[in-house]
Amino acid sequence: MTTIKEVARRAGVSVTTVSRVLNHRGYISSEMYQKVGQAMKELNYRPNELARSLLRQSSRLIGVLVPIIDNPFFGEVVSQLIRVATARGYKIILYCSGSDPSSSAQDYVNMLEANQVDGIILCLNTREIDEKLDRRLPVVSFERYRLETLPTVSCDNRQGGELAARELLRCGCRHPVMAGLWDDPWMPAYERYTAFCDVMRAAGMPYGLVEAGECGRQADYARLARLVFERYPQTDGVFCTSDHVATYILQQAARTGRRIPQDVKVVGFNDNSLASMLNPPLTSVRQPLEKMCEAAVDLLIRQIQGEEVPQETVLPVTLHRRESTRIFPE
Amino acid sequence: MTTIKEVARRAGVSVTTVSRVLNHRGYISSEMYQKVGQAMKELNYRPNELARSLLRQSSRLIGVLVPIIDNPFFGEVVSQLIRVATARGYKIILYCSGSDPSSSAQDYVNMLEANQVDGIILCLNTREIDEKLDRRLPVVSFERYRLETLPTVSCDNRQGGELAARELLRCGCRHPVMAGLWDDPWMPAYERYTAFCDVMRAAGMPYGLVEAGECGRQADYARLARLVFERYPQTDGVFCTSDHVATYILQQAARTGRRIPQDVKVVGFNDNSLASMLNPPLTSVRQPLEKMCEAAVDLLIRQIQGEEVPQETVLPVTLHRRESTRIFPE
DNA sequence: TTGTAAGCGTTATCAA
DNA sequence: TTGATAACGCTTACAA
Repeated sequence: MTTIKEVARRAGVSVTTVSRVLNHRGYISSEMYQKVGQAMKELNYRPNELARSLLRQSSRLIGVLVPIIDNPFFGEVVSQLIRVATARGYKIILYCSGSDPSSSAQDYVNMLEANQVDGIILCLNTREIDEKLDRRLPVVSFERYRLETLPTVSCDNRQGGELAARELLRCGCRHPVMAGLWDDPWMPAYERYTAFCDVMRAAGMPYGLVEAGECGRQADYARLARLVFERYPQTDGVFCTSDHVATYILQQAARTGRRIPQDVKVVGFNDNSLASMLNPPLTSVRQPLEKMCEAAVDLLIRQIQGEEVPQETVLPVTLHRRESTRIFPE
Repeated sequence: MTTIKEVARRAGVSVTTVSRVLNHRGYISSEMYQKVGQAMKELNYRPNELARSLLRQSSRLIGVLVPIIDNPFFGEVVSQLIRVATARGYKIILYCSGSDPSSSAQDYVNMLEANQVDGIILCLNTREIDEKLDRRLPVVSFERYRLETLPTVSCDNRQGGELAARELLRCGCRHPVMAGLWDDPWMPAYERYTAFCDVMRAAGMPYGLVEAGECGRQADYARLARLVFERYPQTDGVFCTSDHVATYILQQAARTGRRIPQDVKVVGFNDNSLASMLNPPLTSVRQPLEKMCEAAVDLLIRQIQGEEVPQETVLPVTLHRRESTRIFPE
């Protein structure tokens, strides 16, 4: 690695001058500028960010903690976070708790702090981590709920639940069922659930519920899907807490000879790349992931710069209609 | 942030002693060990990895370059790379070229080198980057082909193409078609393509080909899928270069009233989480991603440690049969 | 067995 | 307008 010293020697100047050229700071004659620039180019010099970070007491590094990543939802989240962070001059160091079951939440925080991250974006469902956090470090909680102590970015899950419920009503469903995982009130899905129930109740429409928690701790969605149609054989509309859950519902419907959308309408949640790939393409509530990630990074950077930031940032969702809720003229 | 000095002051010893305790190096009395350990705990001390890296001239950081990540394939690749790297004491810094179209391949390499990564894992399809690499930095190329200069890890794409072709023959297909993207001989899909053709030719079976390159540079898979059934209306078996392409084939089949697997068999490639989620579940050639990622990290670390490593590492694939190639008794 | 001091590659302060 | 020098937090010869 070429260092600033070698550049200085080559250009016949002091390291200070090189540093000035590098950072466009202070007074510099254009002659120096030339000479130093030349030397930097010849040696293919790139300043050592480690050394800079050490001095600056800031690494421009954001730690991102996700449970898994080989999943369209978190995949897109990470993708967007990288995009926004990069654009703002920050790098992302990524940890994936699911990749490494031996480590505790505490271990991750330790690793991130040891690596001098300037802040952390938490996409983790665990609450255990919250107490462990060294609160001198800025943190943003992403699409998790009501962490009294942490600034949170989420989509409007209540609105999403309402949109989904109304979509099933609009399709004329008489036996709507909600299926998925919402056993923890701290999960965003919990709001989708309460909103769904509220809309159905207000409409005087009886509804069914199948919660994945009933299917063993390791949410067994295949079992969940079977349960939906066993328990509610006459159901004609299913709202799934995620597009992922919807894939199982679509498969189980096919297996039990139900046609979608003729016999059963299905609405998902997330509207990531998966939704339009399914067969039939899935109507889904779209989370504004780009905007959510922009907000998360922005909130974090503002904290890093010492600003106060709002406790809750909630962004609106929209319904994207596809084949799975097409109404058939009868 | 607590520094080593504060720990030293608190314990009433020199920083050297603290450093020794920290690294379990050199001679140390158990009394010191006690005292220092105590102080570290009280101050919740964690050594600054930035400073360590600077001194050690090695950051224990691996740069990973992927085109996109919100996609089951690269999502799983990144997930596995993180798992393996973490287990071996390395961190991952992730760049995603698709997140940031304004940057060139050169920019990424610059950023990674500036951040003092110890090595780079390239999952990028671009070849342009190869010449730009500072070849003092260890690099591994992941599932890309024949980079004469770079150690490469890939799955046995030729074997995969053969397995897929034979599966269609086994199902009794008389009008097999291969569909997808393989216009660049440097892409792994190109080997799948030549292998497919070889098997079909050897079996004396005429076959069709639809290449996504024909559908505009921005591979329009929806258009590709339409083309498959327009050009080969009587096709009864399609091999797709990826599971992603297969999703479009499945949708288009449904739209044109073809039943799968009764009328048309479909075989994909990758066998990531998507394959089993589709409707119907997709028969696919499974890439051993865990093993490939282990090999990639291992090869990189061995290079970092100054070892010579083999030029090519090729891992075997397997066929996973699912509903999309079920044979119906007729 | 412990401590002093130099140095990793930068930037900031101050003097020239 | 430029250059010495100290400092960031850590490890490691070398000295004590």
